[in-house]
Amino acid sequence: MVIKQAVKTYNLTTEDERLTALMKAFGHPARMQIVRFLSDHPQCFTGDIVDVLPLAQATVSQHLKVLRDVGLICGSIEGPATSYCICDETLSWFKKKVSLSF
Amino acid sequence: MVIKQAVKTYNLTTEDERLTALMKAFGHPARMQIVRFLSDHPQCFTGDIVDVLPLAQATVSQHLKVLRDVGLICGSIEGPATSYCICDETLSWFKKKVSLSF
DNA sequence: TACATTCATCGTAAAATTACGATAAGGGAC
DNA sequence: GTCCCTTATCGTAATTTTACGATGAATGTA
Repeated sequence: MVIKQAVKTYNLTTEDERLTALMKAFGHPARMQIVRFLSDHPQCFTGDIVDVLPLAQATVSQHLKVLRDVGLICGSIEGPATSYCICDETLSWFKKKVSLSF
Repeated sequence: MVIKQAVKTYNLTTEDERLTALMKAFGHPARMQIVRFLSDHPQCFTGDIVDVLPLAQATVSQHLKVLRDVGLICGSIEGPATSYCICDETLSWFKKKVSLSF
């Protein structure tokens, strides 16, 4: 027997959808640690992040993608490596939204 | 073949663990909407929240439990019903932490 | 007493996330 | 060219989350 779960649409503004997506991105310890590390070590490489996390390279890369997709970080290719940094606009937007929203 | 996934421990302070848990709680549209609704309608009943969400009562109750468990809301039993309100201390802590952390 | 109302919890199916090894893609060095 | 180095992506297993109907517990009412 196959039972399909209904897809739900919620009544959120576009801004609140973005806020929720950012909250979700922050809501995993590995990603929280990545953002913390990036704020202490701007422009660092993926390998540096892998070194400080108890996770395989592939998993870290996956978490980086989540952070990229919500615009919290951006990576730039430098030779064979990729260096990441926090996207200040997104972070400012997030902080402002949190301070005004609740 | 059975492959066990390793349990990971992350290097976060207790405060950052709490922050991450709160982010995760906010990181679902239904729960975001619940918090929004509660900030507009303090002390409202579970039924009122169920009415504005596109979800079954059991599901809403489950989301309320998530918010309760992180201390974002608290419920008080009033006769046969339960009225909920936002926990201001937690919310203040969260906002302060966000504004200072990133 | 019985019955209705409200809501949390249980059991479970579906969906999404997390994690890893393997692989591929794109440079630099030689 | 070949050989490393770095990192993203693929495939997939394990885990967690989400969602719902059913049930139960607590309260109020007739």
